[in-house]
Amino acid sequence: MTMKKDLSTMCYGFFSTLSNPTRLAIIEALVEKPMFVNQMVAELGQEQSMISHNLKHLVNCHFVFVKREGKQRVYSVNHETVDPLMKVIENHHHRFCKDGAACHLNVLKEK
Amino acid sequence: MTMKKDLSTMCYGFFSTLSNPTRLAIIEALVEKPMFVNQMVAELGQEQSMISHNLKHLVNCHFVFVKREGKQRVYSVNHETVDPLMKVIENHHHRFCKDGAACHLNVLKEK
DNA sequence: TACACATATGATATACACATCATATGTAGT
DNA sequence: ACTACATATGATGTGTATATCATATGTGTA
Repeated sequence: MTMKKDLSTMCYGFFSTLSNPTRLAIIEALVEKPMFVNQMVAELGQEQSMISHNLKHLVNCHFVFVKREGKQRVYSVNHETVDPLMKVIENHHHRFCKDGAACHLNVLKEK
Repeated sequence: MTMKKDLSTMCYGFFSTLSNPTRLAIIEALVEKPMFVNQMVAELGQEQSMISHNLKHLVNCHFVFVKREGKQRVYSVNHETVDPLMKVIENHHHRFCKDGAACHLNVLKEK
């Protein structure tokens, strides 16, 4: 019945968490292999606190998982969600955005 | 090779466009049936200019399509992308967010 | 218990997307 | 041509997520 409103709410959190360059870069890196925070810091060339802050969002939404391992923490991606999600995007881009029309908000401003 | 960076960029536009309550509500409405702008204004109870502005983003990213019909314009959803996308989210929520832990950024602040 | 390392958390200034308001464009009917 | 209707576009102030800086927590080792 009132499930509809919940759907929007649910999706909003989902997409908000993913609409951030740093978090996307983290996911992209983790898709390859699980990593420690320091590895990501090195690989992405970003500040450690920035990585940690964004990891928190990703964990909170279950896009990535954490596991303690001595002093360090291993972060891994939720493949069950992320893999099919990326497939949808790749198909979308391939089918509808071939024209090079970048699907980016700022594109609108430049006109 | 450098495809990786493009992937992030591509995803960022994709998710940014979808991380907005109004746009999600529009998509949700259009999933049911194609609609005119006025219909959406009535159904969503939002200002006409607001609906139009957000429709532009959705069209720009090919999440919805437009077709002229006399004075009016019919907007329809891109089912090829949106349907499987929603399935991914529903599965994600069902599998990982059952605990009621809303996948929303603001949740972090409230703690 | 003291230290070094790995990571998390807190506070804050800023940039940016957003809603709102105002106006423009376009189409059909008279 | 004028009006009414349907929708798009432009400009702007504001709220909010973000990066950054600073500090705290936790873990292993000597």
